[in-house]
Formats: sequence, structure tokens, C-alpha cells
Amino acid sequence: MILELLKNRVSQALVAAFGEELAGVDPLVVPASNPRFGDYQSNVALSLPKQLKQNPRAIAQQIADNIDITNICQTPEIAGPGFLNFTLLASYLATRLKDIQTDSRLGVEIAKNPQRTVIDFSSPNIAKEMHVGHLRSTIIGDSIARILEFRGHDVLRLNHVGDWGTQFGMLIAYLREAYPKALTTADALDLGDLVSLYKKAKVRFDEDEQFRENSRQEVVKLQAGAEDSRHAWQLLCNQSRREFQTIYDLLKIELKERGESFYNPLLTGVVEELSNQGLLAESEGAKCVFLEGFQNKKGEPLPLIVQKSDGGYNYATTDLAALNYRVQQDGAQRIIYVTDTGQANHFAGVFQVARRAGMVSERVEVVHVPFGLVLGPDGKKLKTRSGETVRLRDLLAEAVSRARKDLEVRLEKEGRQEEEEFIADVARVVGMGAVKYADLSQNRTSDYIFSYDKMLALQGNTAPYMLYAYVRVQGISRKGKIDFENLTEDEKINLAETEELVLGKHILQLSEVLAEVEQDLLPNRLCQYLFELSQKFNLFYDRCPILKATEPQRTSRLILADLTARTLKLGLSLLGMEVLERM
RNA sequence: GGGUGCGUAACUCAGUGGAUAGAGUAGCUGCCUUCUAAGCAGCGAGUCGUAGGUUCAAAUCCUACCGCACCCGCCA
Repeated sequence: MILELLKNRVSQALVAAFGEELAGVDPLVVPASNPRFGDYQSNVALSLPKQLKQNPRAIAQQIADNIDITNICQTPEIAGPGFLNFTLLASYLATRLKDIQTDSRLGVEIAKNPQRTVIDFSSPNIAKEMHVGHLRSTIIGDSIARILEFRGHDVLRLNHVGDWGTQFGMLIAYLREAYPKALTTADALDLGDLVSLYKKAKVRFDEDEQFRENSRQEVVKLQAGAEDSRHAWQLLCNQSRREFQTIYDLLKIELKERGESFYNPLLTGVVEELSNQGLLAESEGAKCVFLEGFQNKKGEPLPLIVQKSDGGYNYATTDLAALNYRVQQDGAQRIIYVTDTGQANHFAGVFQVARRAGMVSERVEVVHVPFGLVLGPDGKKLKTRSGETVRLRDLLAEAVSRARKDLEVRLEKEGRQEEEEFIADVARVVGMGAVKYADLSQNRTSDYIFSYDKMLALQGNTAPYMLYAYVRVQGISRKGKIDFENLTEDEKINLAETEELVLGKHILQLSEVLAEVEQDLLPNRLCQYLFELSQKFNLFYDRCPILKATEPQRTSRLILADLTARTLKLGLSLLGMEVLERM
């Protein structure tokens, strides 16, 4: 990583110029804020005047005098109040590009300390359909998992499905009175029916005291392991599971189901442990742990309820059990929860209690990765025209169908004839890519406005724009009958034109960006990088003829184009997106 | 009422201590006998919600206030 290299060199120069006491100082090297200032800058001289009793420009000068960057950068420039600017040499860039040409990882290092990482994402509820509310968790969680996996971490992707609790008592109780057959026969109902039944059951639950009592009895029976209840529950779960799987298949997302029910046998132990630790209190009949730093309306400490007054457990208990299991049994060193921001308080509470109870040591990082809502064009929570929650399969199907229409219009306009298979495949890749990219390219934490038109737009920061950049390179390969894999290794890269230089530099920054995303868990940084890469490539493509160039420039440019395409393909794959040869 | 997050160009958004705050869209203007113009270049557009504070340096950190969203003991 070039950034890492420069940091080391600046650190060494600091020691050489000012002595050992500067050894631990952060060299403050960052990519240049503006291309006019070169490629990287160190701001460290600005932070040292007090300590060194010298003015910042003089400090910068001494760093410059002592730094060893021959063959890497031009002589560093001191600018403004004391910025130290570095401009990479074209020859150095060419060497580095040559290095990654034969590297399938494109220069991205494996993490120095691979971590056992659990990512908890997607997590739909059994007996309900996946809807727009699951979109972001699923897409963001998958992307984070892919990035960490690529960096060499040992990732366990867990689908913490809602397959337990009150809702099942309710549902089974309702089915028992209304559709007893559904409890004994597989697939007697389809999931759509199940969802509407769920709603009816909910209405009954809210209205009818006797029904509420029946539901509670069903939960008790289920949790006690009664044969017919278990069987009914299994049928419901299997049916939902298959439905979920069709969506995961479409999105090409893999994850391991380990639902809430998995932790059921561990719940009493959690409460016992909290009691042993002296953390448990009783309030209004419920067992809870009072949180530090959280207060209710009256200024009293807020409780985290772990056992309800009726003796039942709730999601806090399950989450504590899961956390404990993930640390103890899964050996997790980093645990990532991808859920909406609305659950921030809940997780803060759970994490705090887990720490205080000693379930999670300081060595384990537990982090909530929150994301904002998906809004409609009106700026409110996305709904269908009739005001219903948008089903995920409808949303995805709509994206594909719109992508297909766009393509067909273009084929018509350009007088192209294509096979059905080609059309269907392009529509799928573009549609899925558009949905995923639109989501991932936003800063996770804020809400975003969902718009098919924007995400499928052919211009702008969209999936189609980037897919097109990739397609352009493949077009060159076809037209010139070039096999990129067989470009001779002894051909040189020569970054003569500005566009080549700019593109080459950007290609080499992938590993820096991924290292950042690995820390911040913000995939939009990777999106930004890939968008800029596409822009820089398009400019290069516009200004620098490739197939028509004379040697040795021709081969040099072919290598550059190939590296761009491979970087795009790799980067997009880390976002969970596919590429196309033609579109 | 308390908590959390957000408030940046007409619109959608980047930018979590560094130089003159960026991109895309929309609008206007150029560039296709040339590797897919699904592209490229140029132009206009901002009191970074408001007011203080910390710092050599603040959109970024702190405090207060205004506005919006979400959450707030037995749903997850």
C-alpha cells in the first residue's frame, strides 16, 4: 500500500530529523485534498511547532531533507503554512501496476491479523414475507461480509431469523381454529396466505382476551416441546425458509440460518448468570438490569428487561444469549449487527449488560452497524400505492422488468437483435446491480429516497454507468481480438499522458480504500472509489486511443484497460454485483 | 419530556480536524465517417440550519437554540 509506505518514510524522516522522541508521532499522511497538491500530503509539520519550538515550514523542510523517497516521489514540496506534498513518479507507478498485473488480488493485502468475525444480518421473520425493511440489512450485510472475507477474515454470516416467540403462539392458535389442516399438512397454505392469516391473527390477538390466553398457551406448549406444536411450527418455518431462499438465490447471497429458537435452551442460563453477577433487579414483576447512562421520562434509570412478568423471555434475553454463544462457542473476535438505526438503543443496552456481566471481554469488538430507512418519493417510508409494505420480491422483480424495458428500447433504437437469454441476463444483472448499488452508495446511516428511475439511469453514479465502463473494456478485447490474460509480461507500462497517469494512480488505491472500509464498515466509500475509477477510465478512453495506438503505447494502454476492468469486477463483486461482457 | 441521528448547490447526496467545500441529476454550450455518444469537455449555481466556544487550522470537535426523522419497560 503506497499510503502505508509513505507513512513509514515520513515517520523515519521525523526521527532522523528530530530524534527518537518523535518515533510514535502519527505522520498524518493522507491522499492529497486536491490534485494540484500532488498525490499525498503530510500535515504533521503543522502539528509540531509547540513541541519542537520551530515554525511549521521549517519543520516541513527538515522532514523533506531527511526523507528517503528516491524512486518513489518527486522531491517533496512545502506549501502553504507547512504542508508537505508528495507527487508519485510515473516510473514508480508503472512498476507497481506491473506488479499487480499478475496478481489476482490486484495488490490488496491479506489482513495482518485475521479475525473470527460474526455478521448478523438480513434476519427476516418466519411466517412473514421479506419486505423492503429487509433490503438494506441484507445488501449491506452481504457486502461487508464479502469485503471482510476478501481481506482474509474468517467470517460467519448469520441469519438471526425471527422463528420464536409470541407471534407463533398467536399464529398457531389462529390456525388451530381457522385452518387446522395447515398445522398438519405441508404447504396447505402458501406464504401469501400465511401473511394475511398473520394479520387476522394479530387483530384477534389485540381484540380478544380469550384468544390472547390461547396464544400464550400455545407459546408455552411450543417452548415445552409439545409434539403437535413443534410439528406445526416446523411446517411454518420450512415454508417461509423456501420463500426466503428464492430471494437469496436471486440476490446471490449466502448466509447460515440460526434463528432465535436456537438460543431458547440458553435463556434461563442468561438470567441466572445475570443474577449471579448481582446485576438483576425486579421491577413491576419483570426481571431486568438497570442501565447506566440511560434514563426514562422521570430521570430514572432505564431497564433492559430480560424476563417478562409472565415469566417469558424477550429479544433482549435472546440477544444476550446469542452474544454469549458467539463469543464462547463461535470464538468471535468481532461481532457486527446490521440492523436499522431504530435499534440503536436496544443494542447499546444489550452490549452494556453483556460487558458488565463479563460475557464479552474488552478484546472482543461488538458493533452495531445501523442504517437509515428506505423512503418513497414523498420522503416518507416506502409503501405501495395502496399503502401496503412493499414486498421484496416485487421490488426486485420491478427493477429487473424496468431494466429490461430500458434495454429493449435501446435495442430498438440501435437496430440490434439479441437472444432472449442475453436480454434476460442483462436485465437481471442490471436490475439487481442497480438496487444494490443505489443502496450501498449512500452513507448507510442516513435515510434514502428509493427511485427506480435514478438507480437505473444510464448516466451518473449508478450501476449501469459502471457496468458500461467494464463493457467498454471487453469491447476492446473483442474488437482487437485481445486476450488480456496473454498480454506478454515483459511489455512495459508507460504512463505518458495525464489521463493514463491519473487512471494508473487510482487503480493502485484500491487496497487503501478497502482497508478503510474494513474499519469503518461504510461500503459507500468503495462505491465512491469505483465511480471515480469509471470516470477516470472514461476520460482515458475518450482521450487515448488504444487499439489504434502504436507500440509500445498500445500494449501499455491495453494493460491499463485490463487492470481497470479487473478492478471494477473485483470491486463490484465485493458489493455483491455481477458484471457483463456486453450490454 | 428524554435519547439517537440528520440539516451542505434547484434536486439527490459525498465529504467524521487541514489548503479556494465536491460529485451526480436537472439547465445551457460544444464534441460521433473513429475501441458501444449508456461517453467526454465547458458554464452557471453554496451565509455548510442559527449563535457561541475549543484549535495554528472547524462542514467536521464542544455548548445552546431552531427544524426534521426515528426510538423511549415487558414486539423484534
